[in-house]
Amino acid sequence: MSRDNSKTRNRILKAALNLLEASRGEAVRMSDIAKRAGISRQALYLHFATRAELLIATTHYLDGLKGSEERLVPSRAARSGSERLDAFIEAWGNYIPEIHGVAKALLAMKDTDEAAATAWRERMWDVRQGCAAAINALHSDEALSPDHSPDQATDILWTLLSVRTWEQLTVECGWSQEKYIETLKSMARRMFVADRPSS
Amino acid sequence: MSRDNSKTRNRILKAALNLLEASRGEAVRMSDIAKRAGISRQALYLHFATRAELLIATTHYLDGLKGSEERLVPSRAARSGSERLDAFIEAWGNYIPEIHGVAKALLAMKDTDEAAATAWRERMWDVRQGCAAAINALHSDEALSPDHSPDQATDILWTLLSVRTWEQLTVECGWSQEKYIETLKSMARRMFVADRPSS
DNA sequence: CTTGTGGCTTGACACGGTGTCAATTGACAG
DNA sequence: CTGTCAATTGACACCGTGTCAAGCCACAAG
Repeated sequence: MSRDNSKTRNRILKAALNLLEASRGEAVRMSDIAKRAGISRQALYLHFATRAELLIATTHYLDGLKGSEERLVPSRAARSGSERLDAFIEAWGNYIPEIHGVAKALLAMKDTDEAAATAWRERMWDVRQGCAAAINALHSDEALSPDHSPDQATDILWTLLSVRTWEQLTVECGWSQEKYIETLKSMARRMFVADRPSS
Repeated sequence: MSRDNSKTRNRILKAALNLLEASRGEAVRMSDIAKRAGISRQALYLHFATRAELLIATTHYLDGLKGSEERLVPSRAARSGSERLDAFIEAWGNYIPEIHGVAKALLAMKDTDEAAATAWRERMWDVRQGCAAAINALHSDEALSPDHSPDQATDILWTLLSVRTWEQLTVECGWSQEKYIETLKSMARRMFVADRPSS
C-alpha cells in the first residue's frame, strides 16, 4: 500500500495503466487518462505535476500490484548458478510483457525528460543487479565461461534481457513468449556456462 | 547521385545530418535545420512535405554518402561461413555509430509516424538479409550449430546486431567500439558455430 | 446556522512545435 | 518585358502540455 492514496489518485493510476497496457504504441494523452478516470484533465495536475511524474508513479503502482520483488524469490532460492540463471530469465522475461505498455511510454519519454530518464535508469539498475547476481552465482560455482569476466557477462546478460531485445524478438520477429523464454535460457546457457570440465 | 538535387535540397540534407549527428539525444527541430541550412523554416516545406519525409530522405542521403552497400562487399567475398559472419559483424557493427544520430531520430519517430516506421523497417530488412546470408553461409558449411534453425539463428543475430543493442552496450555499459565489435564476434561464434566435429 | 476547507469543475490562456497559406521579392530565361 | 521559379515574411490553425482564476458542493467544526 503506497502512503498516498486519495482514492482518485488511485483511479488515475488505474486508468493510466489500462490505457498504457491497451494502447499498442498509440500515444496516451493526459486527456485520455482523465477521461478514463472520469475526471477533468486539469484535476490530473492536482495529483501529478507533470505527465512524466504520472508515468513514473504508474510504474511504481504497477510494481506494487504485480509484486516485482516477490518474483525474484525463486531465482534467489536456486541451488546452482545455472539454475539461478534459468530462474532469473524466467522471472524477469515473463515480467516484461506485463510491464511493456508502461515501459514503452517511459522509454519514449526518457529522451526528452530527465526525470523519466532517471526513473527508467533506476528500474533497469535493479534488473542489472539481478543479472549480476545470477552471473556471480555461476562464477562461484566455477561454471562461468572463461571467455567473459563477470562484469562483461553481466553487461551481456543485461542486454539480452532488455525490453528492447524482448520487443525485437516478439514483436518484430513474431516469437511467442514461450519461444522467447526458452531461447533466451538456451542462449544464456550456451554463452555463459563453461563447458563441463573434462571430468 | 540522387535524381533530385536542387542544391538547397542538398544543403538541407547536409544540415539535418550535421545536427542529427551532433545532437546527443537532444531533439532536432525543423527550425534548427532551417537555420543551419541558412534558409527560412517555411522553405523546408518546399522540399519536404513533413519532418518525417525529411528524416527519411536524410537517411537515404547518408547511405549514399557512406556507401552502405559497398561496405558489405568484403563480407560477401569471405570464403568460409564463419569468416563471413565475422566480416558482416565488422561491417555493420562499425556502420552503426556513423548512422546512429539519424537512426535514433527515425527510431523515435516510428512510434507516431507510419511513414517513418516503414522507412525504418525497410532499412532493417536489409540488415536482416545480411544476417540471413551470413547464417546461410554457415549452414552450407555445415558449421551452423544444430541448436538453431537458420531462421531462428537469423532472428537472433539480427537482434544482437540491432541499433538498440549497440546503444545499450556502448552508451549504457560504456563499452568502446572495439570491445563491442570483438565481443559481438565472439558471441556470434560461440552462439552459432557448431563445435568442431570430432575429427 | 454559518464558516471554512478540500476536492473537483469549467473556461480561458500561454507556450512550443508542426504544418499551411497568401503576398511579396529577386533572379534568370525567353 | 514578361513569366516563372525559389525563396522570403508574416500570420495563422492545430495539438498537447501545463497554468490560473473563479466557482461549486459536500462535509466538519465552531
